[in-house]
Amino acid sequence: MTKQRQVILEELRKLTSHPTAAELYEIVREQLPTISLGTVYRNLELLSRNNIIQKLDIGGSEARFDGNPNRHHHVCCVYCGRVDDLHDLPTDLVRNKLRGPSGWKIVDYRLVFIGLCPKCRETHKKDM
Amino acid sequence: MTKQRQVILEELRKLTSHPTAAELYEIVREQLPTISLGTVYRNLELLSRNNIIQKLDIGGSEARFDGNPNRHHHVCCVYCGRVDDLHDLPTDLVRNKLRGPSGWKIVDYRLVFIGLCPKCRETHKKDM
DNA sequence: CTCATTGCAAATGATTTGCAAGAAA
DNA sequence: TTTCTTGCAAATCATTTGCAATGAG
Repeated sequence: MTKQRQVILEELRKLTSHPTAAELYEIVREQLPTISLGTVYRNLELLSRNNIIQKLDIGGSEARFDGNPNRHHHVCCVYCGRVDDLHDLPTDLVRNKLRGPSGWKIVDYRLVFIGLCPKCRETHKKDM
Repeated sequence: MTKQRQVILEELRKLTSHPTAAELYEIVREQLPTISLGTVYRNLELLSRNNIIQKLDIGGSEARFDGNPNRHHHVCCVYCGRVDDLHDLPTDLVRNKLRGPSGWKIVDYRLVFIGLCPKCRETHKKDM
């Protein structure tokens, strides 16, 4: 457990947003100015492989990271790509309907709500 | 409507799978041996921007394309990344629960089932 | 001391773009 | 002819990797 890994994890856990590797790199850099982006990537990869954090593959070309390793769903903004957590959703909403195409063995599902985050809702008011 | 665009669309529509740009390029190349990968990307982008097809951003580093522009959900294989359509799912399963975090305006949701496709289910039998 | 991890830079893989030639309207 | 589209190659963006130096246990 190096200093860099520690700070990366700490900072990620502080955030309710789900930063990209580059975003987290900028944040961590305030405490460790000489850390490299490669190190951030390597640690995020390692931490998610060990289920200490999770890597999200939601909208956009960059992966996002979630300091909360527990199963939950997300909301994603159509305009800015912001990702937030989705709470208060009955967890077994779909679970008892987990029947996929024949031949497949379904083990889970991911639910992503799509919408406008508060900020973009304001900015794009006139478009609606 | 060029020959290339026509063949790309035709071939994509023939497939029940959801190929990546590179996969579709190989298929189209059988009819148009000199087509370039760039052209395939450009046309897939253009077609999806016009809602003639859809671009899927599901698991994996490559985008996948769906010849069916209508709203529906998908199943994705944990092992090989194969993506199939998800039919027979009550469309309003989640719709009437579309309440996101406060401040957000939710307009839709995407549901992705996660599992093992028939092929990988066979291959990875011993792991389970 | 020994092995894991780092910073750096170069490599990779997917996708995009500039441009001159060619096809469509 | 005027505009759109192509093929090609180079550029870009996110992410990964090789390597010698450094840090952790």
